[in-house]
Amino acid sequence: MGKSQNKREQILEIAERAVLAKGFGATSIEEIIAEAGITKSGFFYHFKDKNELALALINRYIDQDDALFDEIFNRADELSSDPLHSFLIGLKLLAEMLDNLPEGHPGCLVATFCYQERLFNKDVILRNKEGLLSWRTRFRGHFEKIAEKYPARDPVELDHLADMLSSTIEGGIVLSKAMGKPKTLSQQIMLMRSYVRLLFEPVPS
Amino acid sequence: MGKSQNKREQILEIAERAVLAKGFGATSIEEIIAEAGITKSGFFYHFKDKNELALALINRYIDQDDALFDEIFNRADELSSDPLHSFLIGLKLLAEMLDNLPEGHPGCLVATFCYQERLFNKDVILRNKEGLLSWRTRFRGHFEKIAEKYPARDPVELDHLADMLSSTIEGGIVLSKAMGKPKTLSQQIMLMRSYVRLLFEPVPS
DNA sequence: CAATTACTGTACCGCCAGTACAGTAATTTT
DNA sequence: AAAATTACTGTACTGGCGGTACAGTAATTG
Repeated sequence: MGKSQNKREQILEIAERAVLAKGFGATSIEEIIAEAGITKSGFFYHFKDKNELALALINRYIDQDDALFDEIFNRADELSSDPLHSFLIGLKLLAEMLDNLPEGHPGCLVATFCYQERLFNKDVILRNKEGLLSWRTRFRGHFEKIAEKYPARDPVELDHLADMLSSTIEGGIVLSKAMGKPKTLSQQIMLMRSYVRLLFEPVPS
Repeated sequence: MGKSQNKREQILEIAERAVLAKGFGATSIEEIIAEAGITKSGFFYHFKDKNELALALINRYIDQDDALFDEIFNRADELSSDPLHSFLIGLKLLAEMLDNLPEGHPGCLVATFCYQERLFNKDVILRNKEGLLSWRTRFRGHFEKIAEKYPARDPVELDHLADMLSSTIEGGIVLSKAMGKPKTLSQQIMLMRSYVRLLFEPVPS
C-alpha cells in the first residue's frame, strides 16, 4: 500500500464526529479533508460520493454497536445464568459504561440519519432499518428466555419490549444532548430496568 | 398590511417539513421560497438570517406541543379525578391521537436540533433545552400527585420519571421513522403506561 | 519489472447562503 | 390628504461547497 492505509478510517472518525454535531448535509467534505490532512482527490479515492461515505459511516456504527452489545451481555451471562438476572445485570453494565463516558454519549447515527432521510439513497436507509431490526432480534431473544421462565405481570408484545431498549437509548441520547446532562441516558436505562423487574421478577411472598 | 400576512407562517410550515426530512443545514432557503412562491428578499424581510428562522421554528414547535399536551391532559382530567387514572387516560389518549396521524408523527424539532447543535446560536440551543425542561415540570406535576396518593413500588426519582415520557416520545419517533412503522411510537407510549401502572397501581388484593 | 494502492495537483461547473440596496403597492396612522 | 409603515419584488454580487475530470506519482506487492 501507498502510505497510511488508515486514512480511510480517519476520514470515517472525523466525519462521524462532524455529522453528529452538525448533521450530514451541513458537514462539508472540505472540512473533513482539512482535518484529515488529505486532498479532495484523496477523499474521492476512498468514497465515490457523499452517499458512499454515509453508507460506510452507518455500517461502521452498527458494527461497533453490535460488538459492544455482544461484550456487555456476554459478560452479564457470565455473572448469572438466570435469563432475567443476567439481562438486569446487562442493563446495569450498560448504564455504568455510558455513565463513564466523560463527555457523554456522542450521539447515534441511526437517529441523525432518520431525521435526514431525504439526503440518502435506499442502501443507507435500508442499513439504518436493518440495524434497528437486528437489535430488536437480539433483545427479543433475551425477553423470550425471560418470559419462558417468569410470567409477565402485564400482557406485552415481546417485539415492543425489545424495541423499548432501542427506544430508551435513542430517547435518552436526545435528552442528554439537548439538556447537556450526560447522566440522563443512564437514568433512563435504569428506569427501563425497573420496568423489566416489576414486569417479570416474582414478588417475594 | 401589504398582502397575505400569513406568508411568514407559510414559510415556517414549509421549513419545518423540509428540516424534519433533510436536516437544517441541508434545507436551502431557495427551496423554501420556491415552494412558498416568494422571493429571497421576501424571506429575509421576515428573518434576518437562517438562525432566526431556526429560533422561530423551535418556538412555534414548542408552543404547539404545549398546547397539545394541555388539551390531552385537561381532557383526561375531565374523565377522572384520580391523579393516577387521569394520567393513564392521558397516555392512552396521546397514543390514540398519534396512531390516528395517517403518515405517522412528522418528527420532533427538538431531536433534530440537538443532533445539529453546531449550526445554531445560543438562543436556539437554550430554547430547545427550555422546551424539554418545561415538559419535565409538567409531567413531574402529574407524578407528584400520583406518588402522594399511591406509594411507588420501586424507589424512582420523579424527575427521571417525568423525563421518561419525553424520552419515550423521542425514542419512539426515531424508531417509527427509521423503521417506517408509524405504530411503533404509540406502542412505546403504551409500554410506558404499563410501567406507570405496575409502579403505582395497588394490587387488587 | 509490472501492476496495484493510495494518494497529490490542477482546473473547472453550477448551486446556494448571505449581503446590499433600490423600488413599490397596499394599508394604517396622523 | 399626506406620511409612515408593512410586506414584499427585483437586481446584482461574493464566496464557499459538492462534484467531476483527469493526469501524475511514490511506495508496496506479486
